Amino acid sequence: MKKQYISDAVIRRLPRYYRYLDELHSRGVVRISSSTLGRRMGVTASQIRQDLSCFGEFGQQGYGYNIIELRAEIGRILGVNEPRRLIVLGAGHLGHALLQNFDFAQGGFLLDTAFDVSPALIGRSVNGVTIHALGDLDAYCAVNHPAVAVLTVPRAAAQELAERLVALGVRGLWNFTNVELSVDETVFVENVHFADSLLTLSYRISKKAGVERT
Amino acid sequence: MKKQYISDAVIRRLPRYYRYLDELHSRGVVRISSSTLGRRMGVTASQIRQDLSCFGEFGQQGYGYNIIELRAEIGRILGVNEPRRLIVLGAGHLGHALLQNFDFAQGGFLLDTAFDVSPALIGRSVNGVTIHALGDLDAYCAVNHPAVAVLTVPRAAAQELAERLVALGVRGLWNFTNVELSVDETVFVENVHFADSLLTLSYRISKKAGVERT
DNA sequence: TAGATTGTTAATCGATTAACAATC
DNA sequence: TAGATTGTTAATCGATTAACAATC
Repeated sequence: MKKQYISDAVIRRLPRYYRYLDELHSRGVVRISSSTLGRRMGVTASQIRQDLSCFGEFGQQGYGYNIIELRAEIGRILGVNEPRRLIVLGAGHLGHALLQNFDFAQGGFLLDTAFDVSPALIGRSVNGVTIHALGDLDAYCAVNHPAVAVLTVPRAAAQELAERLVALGVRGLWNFTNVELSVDETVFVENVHFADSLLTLSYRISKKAGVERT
Repeated sequence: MKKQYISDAVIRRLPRYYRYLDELHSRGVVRISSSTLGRRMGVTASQIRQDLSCFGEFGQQGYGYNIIELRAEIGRILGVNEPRRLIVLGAGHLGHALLQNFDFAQGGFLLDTAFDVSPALIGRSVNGVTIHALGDLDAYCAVNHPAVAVLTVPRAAAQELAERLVALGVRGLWNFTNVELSVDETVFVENVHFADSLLTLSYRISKKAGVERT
């Protein structure tokens, strides 16, 4: 255990380790060394040991890591054991798809309420989640104090709604709108920019003059 | 213009510049200096100039950059001017949401066909895109040679379908399944791992002992 | 015990930032 | 012209990799 400051690069690798350990576990693997794990995941053993060392000592010399234990530790680091409430803003196509497909509970998030402005959606229930009128947002937050809000609203509504949510005490925004949100810096914004993602793919497949490196 | 090899970090910033320049343009701004752009976007002027210098010289000393021109250049670098065909695999909730909401044409992608296995969906049309039976995939590819395939299928189907698409000549996979695909290294995979993204947010908002740095 | 593998320190590599001559 | 700002080289910073003593 050594660092105070954990870099973004390290944090973004943790969920991948977490996912991969889960897969190994479900295949019945009990223990693994950093070198074997690294070979399978396409990273160096050094990087895995270095990453983990930011948070503690989870292995054993001569043995490696117990998969169940390590996975649990990473889960704990990521905070999946701390129940936090989450709300979804915007139950259109994308919001609806998330409500249907995405397992929020697996990340430790409690979700029972979404919000929308459309009268056609208000009052309906999707996968156990009730859609409320956006006007009920303040009252809901006053009682339930959601930690995270998912933004799947039209871009025009995003910034204003983000500010409102921050004022209501939300600590993180999972932003699916194609907008650069500017909010108080104590609030964390995680962007899922589909367009940016697809454009990087566009760049890679486009036939440039001097392409190198696969 | 200097480099041969363009780092991933640079490539991932390009769409953001592209997007921001678009916004400035729509606000009527005609020119901008790297220092002003950097201040607004929260990056250094050096980084912007360094990034752009990988691809050419787009500015003018004493003036800065013409926004329309620079945006067009970045678009060209990203390949948005090269029409490429794209197909969507899986027209469930998420696939459907993308078909409805996402503007594939803006990235230069031609989309007219999606594929699914569900008889309830086959034959239907969503936002001008016709849903075909997965059995028609080979015939379609033989004729239309899609460059990119969007994977919005259940995780169990992902790997096998990816391999099939690669064999059919697809050059890039936009992967929304929560699976680490292993395909031929000449094919580019761009992952959109919702779960990983939410877990990083989970980490940041969780109350750790010694939190620092905002 | 001997072999294996960790956690950590040191070395290397790459990416970001700073500085500045060139020039519009 | 004088002021501003680029493109690029050099300096710095941070992240990744290598090495190895500690030890299970």
